[in-house]
Amino acid sequence: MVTGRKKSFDLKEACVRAAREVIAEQGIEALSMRDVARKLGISHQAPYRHFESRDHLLAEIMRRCFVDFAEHLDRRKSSDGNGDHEDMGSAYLAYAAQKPLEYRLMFGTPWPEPARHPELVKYAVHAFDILRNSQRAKYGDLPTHYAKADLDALFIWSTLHGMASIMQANVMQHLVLAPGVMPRLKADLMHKIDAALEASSRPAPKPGPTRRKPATR
Amino acid sequence: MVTGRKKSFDLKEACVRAAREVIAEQGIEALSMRDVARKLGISHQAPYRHFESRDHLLAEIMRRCFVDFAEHLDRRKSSDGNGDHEDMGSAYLAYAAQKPLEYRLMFGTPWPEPARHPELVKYAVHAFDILRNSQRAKYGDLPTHYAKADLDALFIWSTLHGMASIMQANVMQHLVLAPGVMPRLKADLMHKIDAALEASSRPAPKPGPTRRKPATR
DNA sequence: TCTCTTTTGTTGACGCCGTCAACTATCATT
DNA sequence: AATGATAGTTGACGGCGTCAACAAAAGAGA
Repeated sequence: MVTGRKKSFDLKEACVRAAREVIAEQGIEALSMRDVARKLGISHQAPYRHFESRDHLLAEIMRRCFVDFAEHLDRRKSSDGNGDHEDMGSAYLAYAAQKPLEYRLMFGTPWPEPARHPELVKYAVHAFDILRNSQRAKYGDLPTHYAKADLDALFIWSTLHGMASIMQANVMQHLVLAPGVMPRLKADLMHKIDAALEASSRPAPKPGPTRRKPATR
Repeated sequence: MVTGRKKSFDLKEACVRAAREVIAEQGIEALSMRDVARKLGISHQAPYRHFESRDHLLAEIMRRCFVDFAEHLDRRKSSDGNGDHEDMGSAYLAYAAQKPLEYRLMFGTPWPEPARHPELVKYAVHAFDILRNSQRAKYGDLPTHYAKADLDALFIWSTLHGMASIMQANVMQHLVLAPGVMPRLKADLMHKIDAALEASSRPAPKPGPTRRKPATR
C-alpha cells in the first residue's frame, strides 16, 4: 500500500517509453505532453498524474539516458578488463552516433530546473567518473596526481565530446574536406589524444605563464 | 525604389536586435515572435513583413552570429600577423564564454530548414576556414598536405568546441575536481593541443589500421 | 458487503504561441 | 488626384502547457 509500484499497466513507464520514441524520431523540442498522451490513447492530462510538468518528464528521461550512457561505457571498458581509453573513446563516439538526440539531450541542452534533482546529478557525475577513474588509475591512484589525472580526463572528454558534437553539427555537412579525411578522422583523433597525454606526462609540467611571447598590448 | 533599404526606422534591423537581446537574456527556446513585437511596441504580425517565419528570423540571427564569430577570430589572429593557434584558441574560448547562447545557437542547435540558405552556409564555412587555413599554411600550403592539415584543424576544432561546450554543460557544475584544476584548465588544454600536433607531425604518419590489438570479435 | 478515502484518469477552461487571412494606412509614381 | 505597392493592424484558428473541477476505481475498516 505504500510502494505504489505494479499498476495494471504502468502508465508512468509507458509515458517515458513513448516520450523517448518521440524524442528519438522528432527531436527534443518536438516532444509535447499532449503528444505522448495521444500516442498512448489517454487524455491529455493523464501524464500529469505521473509527472508534475513537461520538464519533470524530461528530467526523468535525462536520468535514464545518463544511466544507459554510463552502462554503455562501462560495458566496453570492462570487456577486456584493461580499460584502454581507446576503447572508451570508441564507445563514447559510438553512443553519440547511435543516439544523437539522446546525446544532445544530456550534453547539449540546458537542463530544466527539475533536472537538478540529486538522482539525476548522481548518474551524470558517475558517467564522468568512469573516465576520470581510468585516468587516476593510470597514475597509480596517487592523490598527489589527482589534479594531473583530472586534467587528462577533461582533455579526453573535451576532445571526444567535441568530435561527437561536431559530427552532428550542421556546419559539418557543408564543409568540403580534403579527400581521405573523413575515414581517417576517428583513428587520427585517438592517435592525437594518445600523443597529447604521453607528451604531457613525460616532460616536466611547466607551471609557468601561458605565453612565451610578450603580449602585444 | 528597388533597394528597399533606409526606412524611416528600419524595423527589420530592430527585430533582429530585439531578438538577439531576448536570446542573450532568456535563451533560444524562449524567443517568440510575439515577444519581439511586444518589445518594439508593434503588432504581433508586423515582424512577419520582414521574416517569413520564426525560423527565418532565427536563420538571420545565426548568419550574423557566424559573421561576428569569424570577425572575432580574424581580429585576434591578425593582431600580430603570426596566427599562432594559441591566440586562436583563446579567442575561440573567449567568444564561447562571452556569448554562450549565441555560441549554442551556432553549434549546438539543430538548424531550422531556412538556415540552409547559401548566405548562411557561406559564413559558417568561412569561420572554419580561418582555422583550416592556418593549419594548411603551417604545412607550407602544399596540396599534398591538405589532408593532414584538415585533420589537424578538425582536431583543434574538436578540442576547443568540446571544452567550450563542456564549460557550459550543466554536468560541469556538479563535478568535484581536484584542487587547482580549474585555473590550469585552459593552459593545459592549449599545451596538450600543441603536444598532439607536434607529435603527430613528427613521427612517420602510420597509414595502418586503427587498432594495434585484434578486436575481440 | 457497504461505506469512506485516496488514487488515477477525464473534461473543460485559460493564456500563450506561430501563423493565415482580411483589412487599412502610408507613400512614391504617374 | 488616382493608383498600386508596401508596411502595419486586427482577428481568427489550432496547438501547446497547465490549473481546476469532476468522475471512476480501488483499498481499508466496519
